[in-house]
Amino acid sequence: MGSTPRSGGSEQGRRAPSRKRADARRNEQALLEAAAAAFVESGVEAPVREIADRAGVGMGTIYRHFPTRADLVIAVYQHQVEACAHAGPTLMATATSPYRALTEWVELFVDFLTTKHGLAAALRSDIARFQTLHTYFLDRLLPVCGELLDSAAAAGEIRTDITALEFLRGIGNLCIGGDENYDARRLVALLVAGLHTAR
Amino acid sequence: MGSTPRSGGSEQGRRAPSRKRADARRNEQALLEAAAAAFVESGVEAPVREIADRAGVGMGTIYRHFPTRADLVIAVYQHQVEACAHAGPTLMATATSPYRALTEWVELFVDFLTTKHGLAAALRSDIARFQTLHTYFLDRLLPVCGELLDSAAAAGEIRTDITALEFLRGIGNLCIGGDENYDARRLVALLVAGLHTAR
Amino acid sequence: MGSTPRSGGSEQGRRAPSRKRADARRNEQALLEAAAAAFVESGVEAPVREIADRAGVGMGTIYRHFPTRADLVIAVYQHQVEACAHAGPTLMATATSPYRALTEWVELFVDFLTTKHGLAAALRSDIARFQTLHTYFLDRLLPVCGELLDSAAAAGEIRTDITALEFLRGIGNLCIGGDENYDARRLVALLVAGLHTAR
Amino acid sequence: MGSTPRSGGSEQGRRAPSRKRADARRNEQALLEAAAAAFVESGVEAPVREIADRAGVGMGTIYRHFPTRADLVIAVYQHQVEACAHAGPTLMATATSPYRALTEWVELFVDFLTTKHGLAAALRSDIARFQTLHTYFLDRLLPVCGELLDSAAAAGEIRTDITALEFLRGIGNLCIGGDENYDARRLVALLVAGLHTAR
DNA sequence: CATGAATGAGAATTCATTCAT
DNA sequence: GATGAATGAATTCTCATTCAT
Repeated sequence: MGSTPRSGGSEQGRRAPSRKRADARRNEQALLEAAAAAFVESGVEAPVREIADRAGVGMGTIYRHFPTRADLVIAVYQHQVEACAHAGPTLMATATSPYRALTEWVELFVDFLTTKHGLAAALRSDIARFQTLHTYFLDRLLPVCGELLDSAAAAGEIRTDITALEFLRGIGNLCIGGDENYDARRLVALLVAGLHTAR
Repeated sequence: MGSTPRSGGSEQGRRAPSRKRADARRNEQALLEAAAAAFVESGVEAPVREIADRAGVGMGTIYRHFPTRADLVIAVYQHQVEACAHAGPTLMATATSPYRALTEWVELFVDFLTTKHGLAAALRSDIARFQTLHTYFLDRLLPVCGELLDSAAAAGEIRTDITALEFLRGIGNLCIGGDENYDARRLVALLVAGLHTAR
Repeated sequence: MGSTPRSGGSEQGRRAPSRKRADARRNEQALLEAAAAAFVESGVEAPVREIADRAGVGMGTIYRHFPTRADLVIAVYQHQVEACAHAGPTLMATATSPYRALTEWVELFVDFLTTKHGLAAALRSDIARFQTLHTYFLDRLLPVCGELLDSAAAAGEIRTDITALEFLRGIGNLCIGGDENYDARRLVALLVAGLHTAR
Repeated sequence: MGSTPRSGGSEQGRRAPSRKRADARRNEQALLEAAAAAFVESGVEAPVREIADRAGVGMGTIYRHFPTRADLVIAVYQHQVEACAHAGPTLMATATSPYRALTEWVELFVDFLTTKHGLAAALRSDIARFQTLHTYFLDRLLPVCGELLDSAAAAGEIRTDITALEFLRGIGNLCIGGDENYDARRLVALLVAGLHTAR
């Protein structure tokens, strides 16, 4: 979270090519956070003005940085997807078993989705509008999830009749909604348990 | 239920109490079909005009038959929910085991949801507008599902740490979306498998 | 009220030119009463369906009897205006003074208006739609009111600088609205008092 | 009031805090004038689009400036109500008698109402929607009118059996409508004359 | 570059009026 | 003649998007 993989904090130090660039980046960051919050509360179709107000900028600024809504949505989730993607290899290296690594990664993913679940709505949107988001999402997470599944499968710990894509989408769907009567974690745990091979 | 005012199916035989009713009934049927289709494509918030156009009627006709959107949504799903509710006891009586009955009922339910999955969207809508639908839905299916779960639990075939409500909602969520890369049946099967007690 | 000046109840007895005529007249009467009531509650623009429902007839029946709304409005008030018109000469003949006759007639008129005050709204409506009503209204009441004013003026009891038309409209306006904080009678009384010549 | 955020009238002199405000203010003014005109012709329920068209702006602009219809109605009449309220004390100080002050204030009030008489319609509207308007109106004028009446009453010049509220409403009603055959001024004068105690 | 005022298309809802039965 | 189902125009309100400042 907040990990910007490529630059290590030297931004303040350099003579920006243009002073404006720093402001713009600050605005962009504020917008991403505002949009993330708005998406949680109102879904990915949250009114532009609401996002602008949360970010403390004008609506025009949103359009400058993110010409289409898809651009904004992608930017918002890219960040979190990135964090999730990075967690995969780490868990595979540290967990006591492939299945355990899978379980823990899924928990991370669910934690992410349940707090930012506008994502689920965005992902299942069949509109071309969100195709880019969908694509990016899968580009980053599918390989990670695939490796976790493959490892566990190779260890004979899980069934092999499900694809990583289907698995991810199932988890995503289970994370939609949620209140005192619905705990996505519990249901996803059931799903993962169902994957476990009987001994 | 509610639309056959006075008699039990002998309508074709008698001199219709009012000829007009025939037209109205035809329209109502057309509306239900149009709405079902619209819900699948656009969700339960599909524009009134779209539904009216699909049904080939004016918008006012929708309001005459279904004063609120909840009325329409309920009417659309009522038949299928009813069928599902009736299937529970039947399966419990005929299946080879409680767990098997549960499995088969869930399959029926999933078949229903995957074709009319706008339902899922409606059910997770937190808007007061759909409270009635939600209530009806639970009134009919929760007891049935609860009994199936109880029977299987009593037979020691499934875990007992999940409520019927949560289970139903989980299934509902898994049924959202679906294409060549996503088979809700497979995922729900996984969920049910996860419920199965290890031997 | 209810006075049908020209026929004295012999309707039941005669072989109606057509049986339907009796039904139709009954419907018309029901409609007039229903409309009067509806106008009181919702004004002269009360929904057609409301009036039809109150009268226990279909909407089409209204249109048959009163092709335009103006026709209905006129018919409704004609009745009461008639009663008011008749009261003028009577009061002039029986009251103890012309001014007293005027006062009492105004009280009758106000009683009428305050209960059926949709009339005021109709009368001040500048639309051509209600021109006919306006005309009829004045045709019947203006002469009566004029005579009452003339008599009182001739007796030197009132000022002469106001026309009957203006006076009537003033009364009509004062009768618009009315609740615990507004008693049209009291205000009209003030108006009439203002008309009284100081001795 | 409320639209001059920070300073007391020195705006012309300073570098405008925001140039945009000028346009907005111009639009607001245009809207007030358009609404006033529309109210006179069609009453305070004049269609939003009509007002927008008259003002030469989009409908959204109305909602930006005046979120509810009550806001618009109040804004339209506020200025005139304010002027009327201020006139009360002035007249009491300068008129030759309390009754004379009352008479002159009423004339002012009537002048106002007869030009903007949509107000009367608004005030007698029992809809909750106009509660705010009603409240504002009474907050400003009732005390003024009350003092005028009290002074005249204290001087023994008028009757005491009428409340300021009833009196105001009566005047308001008399100001509804008006053409060559109806002069509200004359009728209100009659009302005020009726209030005068006989000597 | 940023702002936020303005625009106007889109959706819901109500009701007068028509017309098939 | 009577009925009431159906129609669709009228109206309100919301927001994405543009653009003047």
